[in-house]
Amino acid sequence: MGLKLFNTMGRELQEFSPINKNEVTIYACGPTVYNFAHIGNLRTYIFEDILRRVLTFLGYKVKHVINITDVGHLTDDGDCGEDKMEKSARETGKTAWEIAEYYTNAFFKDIENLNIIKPEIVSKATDNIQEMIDLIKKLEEKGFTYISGGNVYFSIDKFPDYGKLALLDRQKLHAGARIEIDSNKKNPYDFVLWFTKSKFGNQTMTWDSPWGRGYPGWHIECSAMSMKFLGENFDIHCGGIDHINVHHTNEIAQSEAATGKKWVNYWLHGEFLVLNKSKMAKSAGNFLTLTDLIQKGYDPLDYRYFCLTGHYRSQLQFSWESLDSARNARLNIIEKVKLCYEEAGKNIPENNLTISDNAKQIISNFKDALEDDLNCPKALAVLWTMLKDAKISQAEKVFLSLEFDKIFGLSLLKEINKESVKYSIDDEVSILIKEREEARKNRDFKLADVKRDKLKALGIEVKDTPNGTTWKHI
RNA sequence: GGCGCCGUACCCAAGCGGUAAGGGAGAGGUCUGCAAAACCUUUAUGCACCGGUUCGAAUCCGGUCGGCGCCUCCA
Repeated sequence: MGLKLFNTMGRELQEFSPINKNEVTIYACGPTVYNFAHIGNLRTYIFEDILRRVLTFLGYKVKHVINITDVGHLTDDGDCGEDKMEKSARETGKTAWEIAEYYTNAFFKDIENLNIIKPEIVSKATDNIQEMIDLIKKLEEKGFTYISGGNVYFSIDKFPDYGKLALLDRQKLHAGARIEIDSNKKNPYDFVLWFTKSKFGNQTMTWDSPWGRGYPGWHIECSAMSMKFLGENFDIHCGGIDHINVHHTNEIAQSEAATGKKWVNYWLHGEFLVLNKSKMAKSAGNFLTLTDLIQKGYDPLDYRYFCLTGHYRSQLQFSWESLDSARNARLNIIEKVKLCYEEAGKNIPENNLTISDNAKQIISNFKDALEDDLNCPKALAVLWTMLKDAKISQAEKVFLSLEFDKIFGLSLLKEINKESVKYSIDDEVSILIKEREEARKNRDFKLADVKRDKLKALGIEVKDTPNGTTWKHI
């Protein structure tokens, strides 16, 4: 049936058709590395990971670019704030460069923990300053800019289509309803391309430019970097839903003003993770990081599974109860698949040519779900139904699960191959287990239960399965 | 003030005009010394509420109530 994606530009489900038949180009807005990513941020990266996995599953080659914002992103509204990096540096006594490096590494660690495939290109804003300057020069030559109060501004009134993505009707916007209006601006919605003046002094990350020593505005970096790596017209641009109104709207204005042509074909936006009835936000202080989850004993993949249970365009309610249910579900899948794997003698089909028609039909259902605007909850339902389907052999169940895991990214193959740890003779635990087995053999169940309780006190849970006694840490 | 989205069982959540997917939690059963696992059964005549359109509505239209987001920090 073909992949259908909801394009924010036009607000409709559209048949996906890439510019180049064989390679899909994606640009996704990356983190601003002044703090840890919170799990709401991470939800968006998981959604983008699913997107690229689905494209790969459907046979496309993917070129996925993500930026690291390490300069130019201000703390406050209206281009009057302080650079987030500089603020964090000032508060911690470190340099902005140290802050950037620290949180960039933390971000990579999160990505790895969540089994997110690392984009083909990860590029720092500070490595692309010249490209940004060149782009601003181009805009200047074409008459889209003006200089005021030391800063270079983009004049949105020169760009007739401004606000098309966000459906902004500028007449009805309340400029300054919430923020301080920058009096240097001709139009309150103009935005800064290059700063040389900030009311916060001591900016340490600065570069020479035709307009004086300074630093780039936030929006220009995404335009410059995406075009550098993907060309002046590419397939998909992703980001959080909160970027529609300002960031992406401004990116479009800059990019299309500079090239005079259409820039991005499909705009995909991930919805928010909601905590305590409001969106998770660093500025509001109500946020959790992956590390918080790990410290509470969750596996990062529990969170990944949790994200899969909701559609990327719907708000998802976070609660510990929901996360528990995701964890249990994930562990159940592993258990089920592992059991099938063992019963099938670890022999699974090599490819989908050798599987039954029933299994082929299930793959088709799975594909249909994902082609329907990346409907992961539906795809998960296909997995669950398949695992309970008596018409599918154990070996095929393993094969299909692993096939589906190419999208879900739950590391199933690794999980089912985890051997139960063999105990050695001199181990306290192993002695107790042996004694318990001995007691059971002698039908002295009272003694057996005493041993079981002792093991439990040591953090070991034993289970008697048809294949013998197994144990695990609890 | 403007714009957008949402309200489905105890919890999470699909569904987008044809008679309520899936998971978690709970309950009952088979099996097992007991647990556990596995398997089976079970939990919304109902989708915020009120009208309307239709042979047929959770799905479309209008209204009401409640919630969320955006309107230059935000994924």
